[in-house]
Amino acid sequence: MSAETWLEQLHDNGYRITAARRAVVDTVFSSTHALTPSEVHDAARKKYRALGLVTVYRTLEKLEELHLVQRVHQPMGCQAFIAAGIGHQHLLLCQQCGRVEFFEGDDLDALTSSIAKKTGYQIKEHWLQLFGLCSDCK
Amino acid sequence: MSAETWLEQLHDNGYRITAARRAVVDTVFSSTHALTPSEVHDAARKKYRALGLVTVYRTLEKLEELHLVQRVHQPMGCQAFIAAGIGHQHLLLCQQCGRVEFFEGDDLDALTSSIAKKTGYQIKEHWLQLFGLCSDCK
DNA sequence: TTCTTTATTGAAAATCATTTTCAATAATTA
DNA sequence: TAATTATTGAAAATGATTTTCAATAAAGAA
Ligand SMILES: [Mn+2]
Ligand SMILES: [Mn+2]
Ligand SMILES: [Zn+2]
Ligand SMILES: [Zn+2]
Repeated sequence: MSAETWLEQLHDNGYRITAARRAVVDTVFSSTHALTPSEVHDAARKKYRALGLVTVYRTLEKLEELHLVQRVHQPMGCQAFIAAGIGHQHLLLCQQCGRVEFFEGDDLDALTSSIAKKTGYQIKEHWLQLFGLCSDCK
Repeated sequence: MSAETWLEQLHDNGYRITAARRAVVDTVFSSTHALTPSEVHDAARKKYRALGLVTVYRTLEKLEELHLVQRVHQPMGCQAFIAAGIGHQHLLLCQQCGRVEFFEGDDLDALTSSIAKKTGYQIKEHWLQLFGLCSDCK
């Protein structure tokens, strides 16, 4: 899979291929880091100087819609708060009404050591979050 | 654990107990939904009309620092993007340099059905994300 | 209790991120 | 090539968050 594939996919979905989109696609396609719209803008402007930030937002929107990019959540990123769980717990959210529950008892040790071995990372923590419908909403 | 405990903890850490903080604490402590600063403001103003939105931000900041509240990430919340993984994959992020890897092979079926039974939720999807240090950074 | 000190407050202003509007431009296809 | 229409970037509008500041109120000392 190459950056060209992304452009083809855009085209196949009725979107035009432009210099601006090329620059954004090339940038995001090959990045090994999660990039904010502003970071994409800075990087992509090296390839296409006239690129506007608005176009970056609009192109990311389309790439997300086509499932070519995905969002990366980082610790300080979302502004929504709930009373913290006690000890090691994770969240379960209702996709309909927003109700939040905590659960515990996950065991990811086998998984994390296998991933650590495969990737060479030293794994420090994990996030696990479940989504579904609560008893009222389902 | 009660809302009073949170106020005591604030006090024990050198913060003063005020009507504004009481209102925010009472609101967040007892919520079953994740609340944005603005939602906290709306709700808490029913208890303390003069409450300013700025104070909500400042109080949440302190509650987070004391680990009394935690952030809740929701699908559209974070603006940072990366080329999507193919099929069912999850992310591993380097806390030092931001490098992102994908991994697969997690099996959470046993866990999710156990949680479904315990909570009455119908579980539709899960997020799993690992954090650590990449081979260069560790 | 009263006094003193100093953290905390809310309003307003400033900043930063995101979205909308719009006329000019460029990609598509007939 | 010409006509159509999606796309563009600039600028303006909106929305969220942070900073500044003078007034106030909590806490501890007297
Ligand atoms: Mn866990
Ligand atoms: Mn999985
Ligand atoms: Zn997030
Ligand atoms: Zn690293």
